[in-house]
Amino acid sequence: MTMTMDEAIVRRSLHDELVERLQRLIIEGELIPGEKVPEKELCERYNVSRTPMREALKVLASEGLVTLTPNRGASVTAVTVEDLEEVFPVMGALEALSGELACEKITDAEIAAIAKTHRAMIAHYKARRLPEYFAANEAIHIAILKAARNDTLSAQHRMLSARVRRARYLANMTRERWDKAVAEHEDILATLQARDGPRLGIILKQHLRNKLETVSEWLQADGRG
Amino acid sequence: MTMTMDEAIVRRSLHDELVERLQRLIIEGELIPGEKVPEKELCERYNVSRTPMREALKVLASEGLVTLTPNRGASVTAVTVEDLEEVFPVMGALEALSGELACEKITDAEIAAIAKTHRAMIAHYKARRLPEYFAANEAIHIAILKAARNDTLSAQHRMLSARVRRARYLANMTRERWDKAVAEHEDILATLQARDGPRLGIILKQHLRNKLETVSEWLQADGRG
DNA sequence: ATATTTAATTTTGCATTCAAAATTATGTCA
DNA sequence: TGACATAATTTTGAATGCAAAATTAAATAT
Repeated sequence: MTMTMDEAIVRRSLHDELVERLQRLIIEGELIPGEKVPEKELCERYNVSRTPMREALKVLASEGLVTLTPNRGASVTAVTVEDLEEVFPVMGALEALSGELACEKITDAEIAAIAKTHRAMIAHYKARRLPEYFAANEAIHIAILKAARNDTLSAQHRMLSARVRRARYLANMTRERWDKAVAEHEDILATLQARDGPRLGIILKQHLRNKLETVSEWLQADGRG
Repeated sequence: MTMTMDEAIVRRSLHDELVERLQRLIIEGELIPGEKVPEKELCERYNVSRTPMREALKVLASEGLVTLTPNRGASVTAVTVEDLEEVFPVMGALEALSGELACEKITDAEIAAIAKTHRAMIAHYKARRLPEYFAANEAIHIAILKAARNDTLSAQHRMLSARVRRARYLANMTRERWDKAVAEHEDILATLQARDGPRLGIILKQHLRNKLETVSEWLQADGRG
């Protein structure tokens, strides 16, 4: 009786699986911004026909990750500085909202979990482990989003986040910026613990604005990765 | 023969055209929330094969307008009070942002155009022409969004808006609520003319909160339309 | 050689087909 | 009659097929 055997079997459609895989390919940079998506190649690689692949591309297009040109197929949307300047204010508004809502609804246990991740992040920062730092960083923002208890908000944020994640990941921070980001995160945690929603909203927005500057500077300098 | 929007499709990519048509069918209530989307029937009606129709449904699903259940096809996502309470805060944040950005960037000509639409709206209000009032109302909000010069913001807003537009349209306001909405719009226009971004943001957010209450009350009373 | 056509090839968009799953209809028996 | 099983039908997901458009290669003329 106490068997965990009766959970619904998770059946995923191919296109759904493909949406996720293609997203990863784009974020991880295997599919290069500006380049066209090699439909046939990907079909062979994942051993699927063109039908689900094309369905997936349509979805990615509606999310802005890919650009469809009539009779010319799909290409990976290139992230320009202008794009970032469009996306970040919107993400900022969403993050601010997530902060406000989270403060209203977050449990002590969730705050404790975030605090733990925060400490891990600080350790990575001190040891200059950038990838691990990034992972912890992202985990914190996702945890706050989750605490806001609003799937619509999470979904919108995830969509925008996907569009800029690669740029954000590639842009390496200067020492000062990194210090500043960490300081802001201390502030975020403290404000979350105080459950000061309005203030958390403002801080998160400012925090994101700083990220934008980092990425923006990098994009203007090195350009594409 | 009644010549409506049922004519065979003329140009551009089929799936793209279909996305738009299906959206309208959902908003206008021909496709009923909770009911499943009659794929075959729609294919015959628009004279297309299932391939582009299914592509369109995938896109609508990613926008939350329809729900895909594995091996069971698509159904129109039903808007519940809980959904509204999720969607409105997000829309509120986006509208607030649109107000802030619009005040920074709007031209005098655009303000004049909005003022004109506003006056027309007031006339419809006084004459109790609800549909015309709604159209003018929506035009104003779209104009503000446009003045914000942020396509990402517009796109996100449009997506969420589509999800609740039908409910918003059907929910008929009480006299008091309508009076209040109009008063708020006077305020919106004045603040826009003064180009007070932060204040406009706050007003727009509050304005939307009132709309939510209207729709929410209606949903709880009459329920589905 | 270098443009400019023209032909061959690939890619794209969509229709069609097919197998598996779900739904409905039919039949069986208590 | 009605609960259950089984067969027929429809619907769904995905592969394949095919014509039009786009791209590349080859051929011709300058």
